[in-house]
Amino acid sequence: MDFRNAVAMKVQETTGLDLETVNRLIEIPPQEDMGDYAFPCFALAKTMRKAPNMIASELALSDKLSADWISKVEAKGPYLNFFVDRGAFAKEVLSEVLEKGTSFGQSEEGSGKTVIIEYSSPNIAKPFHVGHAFTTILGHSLSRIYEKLGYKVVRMNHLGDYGTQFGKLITAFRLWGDEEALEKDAIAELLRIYVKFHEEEKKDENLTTVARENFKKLEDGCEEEVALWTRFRELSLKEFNKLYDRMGVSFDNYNGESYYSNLIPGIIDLLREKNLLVESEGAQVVMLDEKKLPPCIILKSDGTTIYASRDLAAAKYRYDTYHFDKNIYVVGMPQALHFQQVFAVLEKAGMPFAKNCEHVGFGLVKFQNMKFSTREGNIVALEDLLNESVAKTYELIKANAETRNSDLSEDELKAIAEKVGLGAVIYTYVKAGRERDIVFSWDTMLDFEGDTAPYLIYTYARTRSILRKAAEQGFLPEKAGSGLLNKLNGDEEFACVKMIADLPDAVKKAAASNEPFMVSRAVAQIARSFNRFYNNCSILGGDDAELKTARLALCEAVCDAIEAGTYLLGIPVVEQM
RNA sequence: GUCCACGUAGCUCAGCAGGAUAGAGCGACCGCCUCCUAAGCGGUAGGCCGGAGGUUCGAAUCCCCUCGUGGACGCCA
Repeated sequence: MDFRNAVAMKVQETTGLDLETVNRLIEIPPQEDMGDYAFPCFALAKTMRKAPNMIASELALSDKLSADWISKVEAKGPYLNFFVDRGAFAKEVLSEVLEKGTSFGQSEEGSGKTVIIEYSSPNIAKPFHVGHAFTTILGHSLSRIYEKLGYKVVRMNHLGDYGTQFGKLITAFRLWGDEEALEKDAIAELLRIYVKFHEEEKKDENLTTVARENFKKLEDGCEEEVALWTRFRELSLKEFNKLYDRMGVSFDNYNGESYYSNLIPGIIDLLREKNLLVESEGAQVVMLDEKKLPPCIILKSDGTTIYASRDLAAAKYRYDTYHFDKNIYVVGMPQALHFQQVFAVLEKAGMPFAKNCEHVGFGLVKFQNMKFSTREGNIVALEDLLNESVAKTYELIKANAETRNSDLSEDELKAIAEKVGLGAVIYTYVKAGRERDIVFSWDTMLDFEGDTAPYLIYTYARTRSILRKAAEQGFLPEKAGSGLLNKLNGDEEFACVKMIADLPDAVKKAAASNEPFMVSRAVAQIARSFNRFYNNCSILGGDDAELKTARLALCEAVCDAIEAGTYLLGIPVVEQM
């Protein structure tokens, strides 16, 4: 039963307004003592020609509004406030969670639909730094969120594996490459020679020419150049995959820019057929004046392709291959204009899927007290950040294990530290709206108190611990549907149940706005409300055995909800910490 | 110059298809472990919601202007 909708139906019966309107108007009061749902009466003021306050107090008297699941209806100013019966609410909500477990919040709204999510997309031969983590973590989370809603998700890693820099790399490797170093740490070695190339290039212009020639050979499919490129690509991907595995991130497709490059001629032909290509300053462009956008360059004046043409080819390929209902690009905000242009060209070319393409942008990862430059080599590699976080977590749980005399083995401690440490990093990327910049500082990244993943995981672990202890004492959580769940009507219990009940809606909103933080906020609220309850009420301590089992059911539901929620963010939970 | 974001507590951020006394976390200060994990909980302090106008019963939320910050504006991606 959906209590909100049930309230709406009651209001509909009494006022005669249509259900949709009522549903839109119903809101959650800002204060708890004002009730659980509110219907503002302003909308009725005009038709009834009465003051909203009057209408509210009159409606409050109507016996049509009573029901066994409503404990009170009262008028407060222009608002008609509904108080649900706490016991009935707890039983309803918790029963659903206990039945569904971690699949709580799942829905079928995306059933039969395919959504493509392009994310991560690092450049071959370049270090994977904390900025890449943003798209990776966001895309991973969005993938899981859409899957939760029943969509078929295709995860695409649009690798940066094409362009003139590969001519430079091939040239540099032939001159200064170290085979052994390449095998040992490919990205470090490729970065080293790349940096060296730029230094030497300043002194020797001939290098630039050689690099250009080598890129041309690569494009033309010359064996040696292709072999080197393939090797760089594979070795880089191997490194990236280590990180992906560690974070539980996966992809269905690693087609990079090089793959789509081969499809560009088809797109050019298509644009020519439609007479969209015009020459401008030597380049071939599509004019987008009617959309108030600058022209989109398709072919450079030297006749070579550019990223817009690759994205056009990629979009068409994706539609032809997957017939997507939604095609999402998780790419930084600075590229917003680029995607507007690409989508506009698709639309102009009559591609029916143009309107289903969406750019999901995100902010910059900035650095406090730090300069950020690839050339100077002083970037923060994601791996280093993860390691720092895990190391700090390890110290904390080791200290805790000692004070609590826990029997955790060294291996277990390490495994827990890995999960919690990673979770902490991931959470910093999904705790706020994605368009916000993240100001990176070791202090805030490694602060594990308050609104953080360790807080969520800690809440989970502590609750699991209670459930284990209870089982040892012979107490099991009350089952779904049990009337004893009605006993959960205290302030803290009720607040917690309400937060759990909000999770499914948060997941839907997260997908609708492509904002994982809607989920992280909901989970954090569940954890916070539970911690309040935990501090105010003894779960295992009381004499009332029935209340005890009911409260254990709440514990169980909290665990399910937190686990379901953190999973959607890509954050793992642990049984102890 | 044009366009796009953003500007809310000391800091990081919610809230913005208009609605009741603007909320969290961090930091500060004061408390709470003989009791289920103190990575926890409670309390106090802290706000002309960048500024000025307008729309109306009502604006942090919508419109106009303005200031500030960041970003994007054709042959990089």
